[in-house]
Amino acid sequence: MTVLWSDTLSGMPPRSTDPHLRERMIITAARLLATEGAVSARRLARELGMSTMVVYTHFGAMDELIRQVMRRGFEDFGTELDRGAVTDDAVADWMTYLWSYRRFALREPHLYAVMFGPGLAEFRLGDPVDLDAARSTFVSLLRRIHACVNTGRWEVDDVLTAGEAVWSGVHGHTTLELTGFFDAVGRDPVHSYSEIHTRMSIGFGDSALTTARSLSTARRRALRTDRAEAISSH
Amino acid sequence: MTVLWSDTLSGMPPRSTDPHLRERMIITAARLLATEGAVSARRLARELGMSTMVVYTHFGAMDELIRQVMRRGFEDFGTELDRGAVTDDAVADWMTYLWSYRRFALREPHLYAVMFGPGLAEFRLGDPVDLDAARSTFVSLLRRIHACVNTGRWEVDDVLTAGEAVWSGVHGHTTLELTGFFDAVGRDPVHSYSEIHTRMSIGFGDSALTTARSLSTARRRALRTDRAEAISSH
DNA sequence: TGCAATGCATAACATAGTTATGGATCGATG
DNA sequence: CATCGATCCATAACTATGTTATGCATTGCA
Repeated sequence: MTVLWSDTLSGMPPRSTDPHLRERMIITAARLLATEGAVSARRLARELGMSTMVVYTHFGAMDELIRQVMRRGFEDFGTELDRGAVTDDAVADWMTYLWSYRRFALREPHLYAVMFGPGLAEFRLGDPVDLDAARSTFVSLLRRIHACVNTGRWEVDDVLTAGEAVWSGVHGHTTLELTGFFDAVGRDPVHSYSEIHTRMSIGFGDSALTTARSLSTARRRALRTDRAEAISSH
Repeated sequence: MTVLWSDTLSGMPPRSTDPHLRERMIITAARLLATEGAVSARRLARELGMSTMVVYTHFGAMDELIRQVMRRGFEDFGTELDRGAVTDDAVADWMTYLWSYRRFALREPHLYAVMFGPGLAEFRLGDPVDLDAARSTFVSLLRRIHACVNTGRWEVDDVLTAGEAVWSGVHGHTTLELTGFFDAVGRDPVHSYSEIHTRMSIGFGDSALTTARSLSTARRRALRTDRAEAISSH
């Protein structure tokens, strides 16, 4: 009977316990997720030149590894979302946040799917570090909503509920765009995404005119950031 | 060397080629998806008292079977969505549609995940039957938006874009609710779902007062339907 | 220096989807 | 009515997934 398993290594290479192995595993897993759309224990082990056991000695199971990738994802997501400056036009700042949201999701589609997929609820119930990482991105949204209220453009008594409504809209549009829906039916996702911003802003009390102006401002900012990013990544 | 496979049947039972086998497979798969949250070729075969080969002779692969389940799902979804009557209050009718949307998703969470998950784009690009099944549910939404415009409550020039914006909101909220997010953070999904309706309706041009009245009407209708359904399912 | 703990490779098990093969039945055709 | 081709499906096996049991080698501590 011949052995069929091929996920082993030849001989025993010289071992040199790497203290940064956990770190490397998380980063490598994130890279594989981004470039290949999936991470398996064997694929990761092959990439690291090790056996699949490293996953279980360091993380217990694949779930935990993915959760670590999620945590990094939320950290990056947070910095991306907070990059937008605070200006006089609070509604434009809010919209800039939403365009940054979309930019991150389109740049890291598989990471976004992991972050906001079925594992989200479980993730948030985990250790406080994870909960804070995820919640900070939401708090960042609430801050921008609050600014819109403070400057008198919006009239919202329950900012938290408003944030959930906004998040639902952008998250829904993002997932639809990531599944390729708009491509499939030949529709423009930028147009419908703008529509969400516009109707919500008016629904929160802003005038149609000023909302349109803020949309133009935010769109201009987003395009500038998109271009800068396209250049920086060659 | 002992045989390890256990997904076979004992002996050869009397065969009697069932002309409705395809139908039974689709229905059984839908049931397993609803009750167990997943369908595997082996699980389905065991349920049918057959081997896994039936999947491949009748559908070629599991993907195609799931696609058939999706098609049925869209048909049921369509009838559920169209159940709401057309009344004088077009905005309330539109909201009733949205509450029906949520009701279906909560009743059939796994089916909803399959219908609007990663397979959606591929599904819609398939045969025209599938495309129509899925699109009819969206057209049903557009009709209700159009009614709101016709009665003068809303001012929307591009109904299609408005429909995409609304759909993004309800889809996003639905997926967040299905992942258990609102439960995890102790928030009320009905409240935030209502917020989406309210802000969107006002954003489309309706007054805050009439929108609030329509929301009450739609909510009352939805609760009545929920109760009726709870009774009918014992 | 000895020893316990840790880390990792080997091998194997379970569960996925899928396929190659062959036998049994069904239907059409001479 | 007989035969033959097509169809349907059971058996068995292959690949890929996550995961676990086992043992060895190294490491860190006493």
